[in-house]
Amino acid sequence: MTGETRPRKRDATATRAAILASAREVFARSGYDGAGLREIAAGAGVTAMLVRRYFGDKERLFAEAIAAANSAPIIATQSVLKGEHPGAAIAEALVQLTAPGAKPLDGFLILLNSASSVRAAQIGRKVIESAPQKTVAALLEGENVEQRAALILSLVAGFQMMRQAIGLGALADSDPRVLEDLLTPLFERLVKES
Amino acid sequence: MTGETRPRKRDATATRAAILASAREVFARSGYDGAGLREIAAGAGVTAMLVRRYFGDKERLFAEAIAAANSAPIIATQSVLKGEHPGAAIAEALVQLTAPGAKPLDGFLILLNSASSVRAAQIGRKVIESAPQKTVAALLEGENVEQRAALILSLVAGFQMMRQAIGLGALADSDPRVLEDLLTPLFERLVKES
DNA sequence: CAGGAAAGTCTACAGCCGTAGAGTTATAGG
DNA sequence: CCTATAACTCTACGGCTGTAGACTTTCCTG
Repeated sequence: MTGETRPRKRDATATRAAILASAREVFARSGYDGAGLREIAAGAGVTAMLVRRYFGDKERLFAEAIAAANSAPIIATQSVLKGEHPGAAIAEALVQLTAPGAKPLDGFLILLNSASSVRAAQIGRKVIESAPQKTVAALLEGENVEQRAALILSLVAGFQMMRQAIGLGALADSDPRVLEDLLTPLFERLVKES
Repeated sequence: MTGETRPRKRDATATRAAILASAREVFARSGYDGAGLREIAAGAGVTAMLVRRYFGDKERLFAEAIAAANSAPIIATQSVLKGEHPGAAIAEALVQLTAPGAKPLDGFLILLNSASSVRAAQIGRKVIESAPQKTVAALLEGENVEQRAALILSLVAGFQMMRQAIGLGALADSDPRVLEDLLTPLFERLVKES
């Protein structure tokens, strides 16, 4: 699904990147347990054994996929939090990125869909504590920055799950403006020191 | 794990209830795909074939388990929302029910851990829209009640995922009072008309 | 242009899954 | 006490999973 149809010349780094991209997509859609190595491989136009060859085992691949998936959104979060009205900016970005037809925000979606797998949850906890939470917390001021950062991520993840994974009608079919207006004061409250 | 060790007399309704209880537990822990019929059966001191005999197929069992799991928390939610300070009451209940050692709130946990399974997500959406969201929405006043109800559920689910399923340190190891104080204004804002 | 290393594939193996129907055992009613 | 019926189990199938090592093809270098 990554678009490559021609056989692609033998290029280790490009193949590796293609596998990683496919892994992010499949893990985001099906979760850790639901994703099959053969399916990921097919998405990159490759066999499952090559995946093993590049990433060792499934856990290793998952850890890399989740790390890669989280790097991009974090950069966005960073710039958003530095603005004038961070709460509104987060709300707008979140509503826009989780729009029904939009390409899933794989960063959290991977974690979210993999929470039921014990191994995946452990890996996910380490990744999320070392990257997104830390980054958000660094931009907050006042007391309980870690807890507030964790709650921001909780709201983002919960909203994303209900809107994208579950597809709750009240969130998926509503006017985005309404959702933004409801979310803004919540984020605002968490960003500003309590 | 439901405690029954003796063979239990042949009692169809009791056996059915035992299977359902085991199903809630296993689905909550492992999600739809991760849960095995044999594991659920073993938890009820029974074979997998009997599960099939009582509930038809896995989808049917899942639908019943999720419906049963949601009925209890909804009743609690109802009484909580009728009180004087509903936001604080929800926050307190949520923090208490998701405490690290506590028995999981299987209602949302089942959905949450099963979101990656397409079939489970569809079943889950129907169940959640027909029961919890509807119930919460019915207790709200003002505009956008459906959206606000959905956001309440999103925050509850996200918090639960980050605290119980992922085990984020900032939420799992913090003073419950701090978490309650941070969550209260968020719920308060969603409960009262915007 | 040849050779060797790197890139990629083939076949296979246990182990689990949901499903299926035939077979067995305990319980209740006459 | 005996029997009919409901409750329950046994064995098995096909399909999927992650993993494994041996094999083949392509490309770069000398």
